[in-house]
Amino acid sequence: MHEPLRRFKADIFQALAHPTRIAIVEALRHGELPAGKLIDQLGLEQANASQHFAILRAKMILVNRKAGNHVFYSLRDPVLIEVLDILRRYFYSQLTDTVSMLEEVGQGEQAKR
Amino acid sequence: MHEPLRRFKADIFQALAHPTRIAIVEALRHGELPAGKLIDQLGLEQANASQHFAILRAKMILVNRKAGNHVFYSLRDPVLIEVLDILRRYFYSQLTDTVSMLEEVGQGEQAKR
DNA sequence: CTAGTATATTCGAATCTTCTTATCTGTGTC
DNA sequence: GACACAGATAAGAAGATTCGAATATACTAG
Repeated sequence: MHEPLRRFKADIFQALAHPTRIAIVEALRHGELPAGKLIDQLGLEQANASQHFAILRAKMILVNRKAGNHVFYSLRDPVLIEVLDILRRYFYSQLTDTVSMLEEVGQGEQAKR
Repeated sequence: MHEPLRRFKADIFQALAHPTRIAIVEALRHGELPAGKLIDQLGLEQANASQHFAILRAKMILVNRKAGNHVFYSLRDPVLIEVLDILRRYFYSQLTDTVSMLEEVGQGEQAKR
């Protein structure tokens, strides 16, 4: 059971391992959007965007609803937003660590004079 | 600011997008371990493992401590375990959805007779 | 049926990842 | 110093990912 679970996690991470796909998921945070709107909003090439959608669909991160000529995308499970939010906090805490480390080094440099 | 943050998230996901690296992170859930122990425990090739360690170090997911002839690895920030736990739940809820969907289809098939 | 709009798919080139094998570096022991 | 051990790195082949350009499909309007 562990092996398939690890594969699953790795696949989800793989699916999210691209800035454009992160942007797509984040844009859907507050609900569904038509493909065209996403493409405009994120400034993507149509074909490229569609490829990224396909990757996210394949991993069942996105679902789509067709209405006439348009395709509306949405997140299948908002839990992934939670993951992105955790990483945002992680990013800033890491930044803070780095900054205070640099400050300490700076102090050291000052002390030398 | 959004662009670098998305890149950061994508990089973290990329670093975790391999079953072996997931296994390494999970093995460190309860504290540091020497490289050799990880390698034995997970049944890895030494060189390959070392490359995976390097990827996780580069993204500052792991930190290492050298003691004589040995290198001890540990997670820099346990928040990533939280992310893995969220995905475990996500996996099971997806499984449950799939199973009940299959059951419904099964019922449909029965009804046809 | 034709034309137009929205989205998806296919193909190929460039780039990145992964694995294996071989080699290197650092540390401890005699 | 010479050797052994733990771990890191380098090189290259095989495979996966990414992108743009072209093409395909599906729906709508007239």
